[in-house]
Amino acid sequence: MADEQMRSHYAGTLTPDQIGETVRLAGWVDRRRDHGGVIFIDLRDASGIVQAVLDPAAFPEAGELRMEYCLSIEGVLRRRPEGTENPEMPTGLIELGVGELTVLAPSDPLPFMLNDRSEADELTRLAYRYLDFRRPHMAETLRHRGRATASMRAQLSELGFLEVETPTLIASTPEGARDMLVPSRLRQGSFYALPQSPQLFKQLLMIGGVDRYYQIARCYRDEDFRSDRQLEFTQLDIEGSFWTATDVQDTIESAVVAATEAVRGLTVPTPFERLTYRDAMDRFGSDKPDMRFGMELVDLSDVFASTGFRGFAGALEAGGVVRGINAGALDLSRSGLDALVASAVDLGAKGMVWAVVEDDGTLRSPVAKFLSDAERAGVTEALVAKPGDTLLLVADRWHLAVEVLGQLRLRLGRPDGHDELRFVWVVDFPVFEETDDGGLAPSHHPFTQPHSVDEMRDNPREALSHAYDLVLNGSELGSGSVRIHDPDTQRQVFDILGITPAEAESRFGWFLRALRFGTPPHAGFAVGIDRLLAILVGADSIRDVIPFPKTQRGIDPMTGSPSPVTDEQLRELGVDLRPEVRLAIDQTPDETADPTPDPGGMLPE
RNA sequence: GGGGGCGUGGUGAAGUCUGGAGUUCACGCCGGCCUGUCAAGCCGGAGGUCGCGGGUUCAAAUCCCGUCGCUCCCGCCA
Repeated sequence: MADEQMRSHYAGTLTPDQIGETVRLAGWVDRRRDHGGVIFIDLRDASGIVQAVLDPAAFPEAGELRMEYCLSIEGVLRRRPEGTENPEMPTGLIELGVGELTVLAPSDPLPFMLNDRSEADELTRLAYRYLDFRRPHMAETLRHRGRATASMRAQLSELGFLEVETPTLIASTPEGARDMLVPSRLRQGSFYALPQSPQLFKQLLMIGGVDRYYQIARCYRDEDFRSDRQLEFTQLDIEGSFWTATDVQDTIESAVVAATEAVRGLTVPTPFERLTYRDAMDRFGSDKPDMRFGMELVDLSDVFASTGFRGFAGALEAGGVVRGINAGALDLSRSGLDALVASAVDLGAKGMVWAVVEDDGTLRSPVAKFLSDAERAGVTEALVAKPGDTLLLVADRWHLAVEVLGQLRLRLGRPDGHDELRFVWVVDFPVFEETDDGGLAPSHHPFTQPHSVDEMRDNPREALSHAYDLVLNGSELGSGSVRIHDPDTQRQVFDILGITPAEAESRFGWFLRALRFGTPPHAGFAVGIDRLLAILVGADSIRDVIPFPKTQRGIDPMTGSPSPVTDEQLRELGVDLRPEVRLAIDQTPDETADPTPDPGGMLPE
């Protein structure tokens, strides 16, 4: 067998044109149908499935075949007998009359069924991810991902971008997310960090004259998991010199369009819509607005400018706003409406007012009696309310009011699924955002170019930056910015952030030094490939588009990682475990790498 | 760190609210029959600490407490 050709064709590519040809296939038993005098095997390979027909008189061993046995078969391709064609199958007109059968490898009974009709528990699927990949849906997802990244590479290569690899063992710069750390053996007591992004390295490439860089880069953030967050994730990372924000956005659009074509087979229109951060917050109550539906926030501050209703008057006097949404025909009971108010309070609002438009156009609301005729009419008009509509009003500080309504808007109006794709750029983010203790933190990262250095210095809380996010269907796909290329601006940003020159030197000295050697103006972006793919293929979680993801506690149920290491390994690294940690490990029962019991008891004796 | 959902033969589900014999359905597994099926069919069979521990009760998959695992969300994620 070793020197023979193992296969001549792919099963799924066979057509009636090849009837009469002798073909050799290799693949797996997808289904077996043993009729006693004739045995049908659906043979599956990476391309698809074709039916093979075996005569048990010629192949006594055929009765032993079970699902997922790996086979090589040879035979003559023939038309199926009249009346036995299967129109559901791409190869349903033909079948292979088997003349030679070799079992390349038998298979144990399966821990779960590999069809797409029912889905096994995700933990089991992850413990046997290689079997999961044999399911048509997962196989298709892997192909989608491969095609998407290939198309993005092709597009950027076409545009003259150079793929450059940046290191994954770098210095820890404790900013933002928690770093994943790797102890150094050669320099005991020191640690590498895994990159949260290639940010500073790609900027160094610009300083180095690379001009146009991209990389499909693995990034690491040691924070808690979500359905759209893993410890390690993949970004399409780009950077260009002598670039404006628009140049970056055009390039990212072309790459994202290429990926969408590769996966969905459709071309989304460009340029993508653009919203300023301020407009996004004002109209949708979110910096990642879902543009697939309306229910926009409406400013009602003018309507209530001289209101006698204390709840609103107080908020307005304190410099706040009144905002509302028309949630449409919710048809909620009194307790359902009260539950909405409770969820608004959970989101941080001091309260919320609901009003239902009656058939005669009047408002039914707990506060209706406090409102003037003009106010009631003004609300109805501003929210374009018609009978049956439920209106929700929040009066509070601007940020809180719009965010609370933005959350309720999503809860009440967000479509299921992702058939429609609505990309939007959110631009002109503030340079800084307020922290809980009233200080300032970078809104994106501290290397983002402000619109105006003077404005930033004079009014840091209001100053805008050349930072922008790409949003798809309400999910943040990535962010980017024009970078600071001049050391003085960089110094002033650090100054406003309260980072002393000494601190800046110790954390980023190597980078600040580089900025002093004729740094070109440059800009860039990073797209989260996992999130993009999840939406494009309609997955609920990025785990479905990551080949080998981890569970919410950071475990790989197949390999058992992370796992304790030997004392010898720790000694070499100069690392010791804290006594209580060592005690906890010693008391933990030895978990095997495979948490799923072998399907024993069903195996033949 | 906080809140919610789930955990039942190898797999998927029902049973849990309203306690009464490990009951049911489908797939898979084992044995048998069967020459045109394609989720093949028919007959027979095996397979269980109802995640784990404790409590209430004459009696617990079911109610209560705790715990572990998976998951969703908040915090966190420059």
